[in-house]
Formats: sequence, C-alpha cells, structure tokens
Amino acid sequence: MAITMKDIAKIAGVSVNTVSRALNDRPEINEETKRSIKKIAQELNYVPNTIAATLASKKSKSIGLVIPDICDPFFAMQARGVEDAARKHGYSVIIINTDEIPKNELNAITTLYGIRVAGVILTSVSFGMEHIEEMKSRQLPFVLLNRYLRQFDADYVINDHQKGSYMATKHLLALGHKRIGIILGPERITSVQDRLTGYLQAMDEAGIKLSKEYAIHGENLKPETGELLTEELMRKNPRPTAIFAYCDSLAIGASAGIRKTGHKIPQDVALVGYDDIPYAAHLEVPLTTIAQPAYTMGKAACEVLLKRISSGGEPKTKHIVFEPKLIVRKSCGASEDQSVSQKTSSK
Amino acid sequence: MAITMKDIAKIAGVSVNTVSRALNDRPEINEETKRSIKKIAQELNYVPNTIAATLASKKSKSIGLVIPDICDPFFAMQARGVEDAARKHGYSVIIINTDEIPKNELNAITTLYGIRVAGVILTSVSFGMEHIEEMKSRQLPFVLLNRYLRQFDADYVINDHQKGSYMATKHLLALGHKRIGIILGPERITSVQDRLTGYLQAMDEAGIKLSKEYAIHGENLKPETGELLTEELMRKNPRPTAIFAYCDSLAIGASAGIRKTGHKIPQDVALVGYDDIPYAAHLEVPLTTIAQPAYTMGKAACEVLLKRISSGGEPKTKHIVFEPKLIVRKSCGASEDQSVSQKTSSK
DNA sequence: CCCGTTAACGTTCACGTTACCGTTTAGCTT
DNA sequence: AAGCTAAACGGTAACGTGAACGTTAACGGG
Repeated sequence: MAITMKDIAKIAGVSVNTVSRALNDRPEINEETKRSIKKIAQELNYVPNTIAATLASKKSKSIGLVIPDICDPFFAMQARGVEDAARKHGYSVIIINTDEIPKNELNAITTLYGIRVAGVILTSVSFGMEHIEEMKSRQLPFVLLNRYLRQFDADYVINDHQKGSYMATKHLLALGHKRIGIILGPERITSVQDRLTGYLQAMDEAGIKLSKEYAIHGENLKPETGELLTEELMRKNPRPTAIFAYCDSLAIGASAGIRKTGHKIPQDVALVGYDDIPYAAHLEVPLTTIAQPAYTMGKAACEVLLKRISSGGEPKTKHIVFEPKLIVRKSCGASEDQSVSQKTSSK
Repeated sequence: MAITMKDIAKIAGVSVNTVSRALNDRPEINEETKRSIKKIAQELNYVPNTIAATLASKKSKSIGLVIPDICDPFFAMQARGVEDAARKHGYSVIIINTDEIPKNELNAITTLYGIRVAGVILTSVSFGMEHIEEMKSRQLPFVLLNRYLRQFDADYVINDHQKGSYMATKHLLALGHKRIGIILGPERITSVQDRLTGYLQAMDEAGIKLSKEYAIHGENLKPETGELLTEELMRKNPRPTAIFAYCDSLAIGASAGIRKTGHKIPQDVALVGYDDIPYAAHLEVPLTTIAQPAYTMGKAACEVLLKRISSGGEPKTKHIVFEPKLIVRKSCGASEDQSVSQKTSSK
C-alpha cells in the first residue's frame, strides 16, 4: 500500500540503491538523476520508512527521555528543551515516566533498548547500578540529567545543587530564621543529598545545630507529598519558622500544609522552593525560589547526547553544571514584600 | 554485538522460528521447549528488537501524540493519561509539540508516519484538512483529542466546550457582571469556536449584547499571550468588569495583565478560567474555573485509538464527550471568598 | 594506445524478525 | 494397515532500507 523506494525506482528506471542515494543526498550520484528521482518521490508523496532505515543502517533516529513525571512543570520544560533540540537534528523523543519508582526505570531502559533508541537521557531514581551497567553493557549512550551518580563517571548536565541550596538557606538565615526545616525527595538521589549538604553547610556556618528531625524525606516530588511532609514538620516542638523545599512542586504542597496547620506565609512560616517553575511567581504567596534554566538544561543534555552518539566511544566525559540563582519573592518574608503588606493594609 | 534470536536458537538447538514462537507465546510449540528457550533468553539478557519485529510484522508498537505544548499542565496531564494507557498495552508514545503552528502539525504527522506509528492522537490546530486527508490516505488510524473537526466524522474525545463555557458565563452573570470580556485561542480551532458560542448563548439569554470587541483571539495559549490580550481588553472603554479566559494558562496571564493595569481580582475585575490545572487552586488569587478530567481524557483517547487500531476498518466512529464542572474559587468574587477578605482585614 | 582513475550507477547481501508453507512424527480412526 | 489429523518444528521468503562491492563507460595522462 505504502509507497517504497522500489516504486520510485521502477518509475525512474533506476535501481533502488540509486533512489536511496538520491534521497539521502549522497555524493555518488548525478545531479540530474537526483533531481528527477526527488521529483518523482515528491509527486508520489513518498515518506521514507524510518523503521527499515534503522534496521538496515543500525543507526536509530530516536532517543529516550526517562524522567520522574512529565506533569511536573520543571521536567516538562526540560522535556521541551530535549525535544526541540532533538527534532532540530532529525531525532524523535520517546518519553517514559518513572514516578521515582526504581522498577519503572529499569523497565524504561529495557523498553528503550528494545526500540533501539540511539541514546537515553536519564533523570535517574538512583537506586542502584544495575540499570547503568545495563546501558554500558548494551553500549547504549546516555546522559544523566539533574542527577549524576557518584559511582560512575558519565556525561551529565546538572545544576549546582549544593550551591543553590546553600544560597537559599543563607537567605533564610539572613532574614533571622534559625529553626529552618527542609523537606526533600528520596534520600538515594544525589541531588537530594547535595541539597541537603548545602543546607547543612549554611546552617553549620551559622553555628546552628538542629536535630535531624527537621530534615525529612518523601518518596516523590508531588505536591501531596510536600503537604504531608510539611504537616509532619509543623508538628515538631518547637515548630520551624521557615521551610526550605527541595523543589517548587513540594513547596506548593508545603504552602498548603502550612495553611492547613493554621499558619500564614511568610508571617508565621517563611517558605523557599527550588526550580522557579513558571507558576512560582503566580502562587497565592509568590514563591521565593532558586532558579535553574530547565529548558536550556534539557537542550544541553540533548546536545551532549547527540555528540556522544556521533563521536562513538570518545572516552572523556562531559560535565555541565549550571549556576543556580536566587529569586526573591514574597514567600520568604524578605523586604521585597513590604510594599505588598502596605498595599494590603491600605485598602 | 547484541543478542538475537539466532544466538538463542543456536544454543537451544532449534530454529529461529521456534524461538520466535516461544518468546511470543504462540500456540504451535511444546511447553517444555518454550520454557527452555525462555530460560536461555533470560540468561542471555535478551531483549527483542522491536524495530525488526515492526518491519517484519508491519505492526508497530508505538503511537504518536501531537499536542500544542507539553509545558501546559493541562496537556501534560493528558499526555500522562495517554502514556500510562499506552504502556499498559505495550505501546510507546512519541510526543510532538506544535506550538499551535499549522506547519509543525503537518511535519509532525509526516514524521510519525515515517516512524510507522500504529496510530496518532491529535489535538489539532485545525487549519485545514490536508493533514487529515494525509492520514486517511495513509490509512493511519487517529483520534482527535480536545478538538474535533466539523468537516470530518472521526473518533474524538472532548469536553462539552459549549456547555462549560455557558456555565462559566452564567456564573459571572449571576454575580451581577454585564460587561464580560472573553480571551480566546486561535479562531480556527473548534473548541475555541464552541466556547465562544457558549459564552454568547449565555450573554444572549441574559439579554446582553456586547460589542464584538470584548471577545478577542490570540495566536496561542501561553500566559504571555493571555497577558497581552487582557491588557488590550482593559483598554476598552468601558472596560470589562469580568474576564473569562479560554483556558487556565491564558487566565494566569490575564491575572498578570489585570494587575499590570492597576486592578484587583476579584474586586475590580472577576476572572474565570477553564481546565482546572493543578495550579489553579494555588494561584495568587485562587482561580474559579471549569474542570475537565485531563488525565482520564488522555487515557480514554488512547483506548479509543488502540481499539481502532485493532479493529481495523470499523466504520462507525466513537465520540466521547466529558461533562464540564464549575469549580468556584476566589477569582470570580463569589461568596466563597468573603472569609478571605475578612482574614485579610483582620490582621 | 593502454592503463588507471573516477563518476555513476547496479547487484547482492545484510539487518532481526515474522509469515507462510512445508515436513516429520505420533497417535488415532476406520 | 492404510490413511488421516494434529502437534511441533524447520526452511525460506519477505519487510524496506543501507552498506559493501562490482560494473560500466568516459576521460586523461604518459
């Protein structure tokens, strides 16, 4: 039913191979022959069969993107960055969500290998090394996004988690807070560990030694989880006067949790997030947060991957680290929002 | 390098064909032989080559999803619905963003056809019929999501746009508003047309005949666009006292626009959105909106598509229409938010 | 004029799997 | 016992393309 190179070859009176050469703009062909073949192809509305080309050339034109959840705006932005960059180079992207569940990540990699993707961009749940070993043994190029791995030297694109976290904590400390709680994602994840480290570093420098109870981990990054963690934090005695959330999604949940326990942001409890998702600026109390360039990071990860794919077994790995940036809004209670409380009281 | 059925066949002492039968659980094979083959496959860490299988069987295990922008939480939720349903049936999903640009949609369909996807789920920019003709002539099954087409009877999964829009407008009218502006997406889109119709119907029933200037269209659904459209609306004389936005993303932009022109929500201008994205409840002024079950819709669209794929040329089309639901929050100025203004003034 | 070179093709094989048709063997019927 | 059936398997082709190699003819240099 579908038109193939064979059909074009028959009409053009050449071999299939010549058609292939013409359509792929290879050099060993007469310009005129090429033009005539291309014309016929266009008239027949021919679309090359990517599947067959992949099988024959062993070179796939698709890549896999394994992320926790596309519904998180941060990952959605990164996914767009990946997709735009990939498409620009003629690649398609297959996205698989893991929900931070290790088994899903393993399945995802197997599935992608089955499709024979050219490479994988992975925001790993970091539960062990089997999946990485898997990719290495399968010779499947991959780039880690957001979360690197301590045991492996692989390409990665991240943000300086420790520094960003340090900045956020420093900011809260500068505002006079001492009992600063922190809600985090799963402990096994390197970015979680690094952000915890940055927080602890800042607290340490300030000479504050809090009980470990003020740093708690959840199983994923959904707002619901953030809400639960925050309620738990607010039950501590004494309760924290500020909360630093691992990411904005958790922070949104945190704001609900703070309100649910009868407190106000930032008057009773200051709140800082991480990521600067587009909605952070528009929240009930605009969220102070650490910005990272999600779209650019996704794009960069894709470009590193494509380079790795074309370069073959280039041994030296590429590490890209983006700078975090503090975005002060109202949720932390910093000077910025004085104007707002004035506005509120002026009515 | 990679392990193939041939390798397994050699070890098991059977033909490649038998291996295929065993791994695909086909009936014409001895149970014991099957077990032994499966064991060998597992030991070798064999993963079937989906590409080769697709080429040989002419049956693809992937589907395409063409949407405006995965960064819009509404589409992200739908995408997850699609992906989860697809994966449950062993299908992978390739997402392509169009940014509401017709040419991108056409390219997307060609790309997906090149990959020989089994089918396509399409939130069309509705610019003409060439792409639909394209799919029909290529025998590519497809399901329309969110936006049906007037000229074609095809499977679709939508929400009752007109009804939802009618409900939203009625609500604003009941609150005493008369000059209700509406900001919309591109005029060519059927859902935009239907929501405009619902709005006009409600206005008509209320005996209000506004100038057409109070209904304006933008080129996409991004918040930035919503902000610009709103500023334009606010320059009208007299300005609207309420704004109904085609979707929550536009509404978020609208809230910025309203504020930018020196007005307050809902005191000066009431605001209603559409979609009920997860962030609607957490906005600076929680957004009154029309909810539609994004995840379920995506899932439903995928199931309709998979049924269509397996049923072959079943002629009768399936139309699924979800009921919209009004979610009252503070942005419209309804009774719900009285408590809040009390809170605000009590401090 | 012969040989080497090169442009421009065609032939053949390969990619890994499935589909189709065939073959063998055992077990059963009549 | 001859014939039939079904189970269980093998052989071969096919899917549509790309890669490697072979072929032809034209051309140029020595």
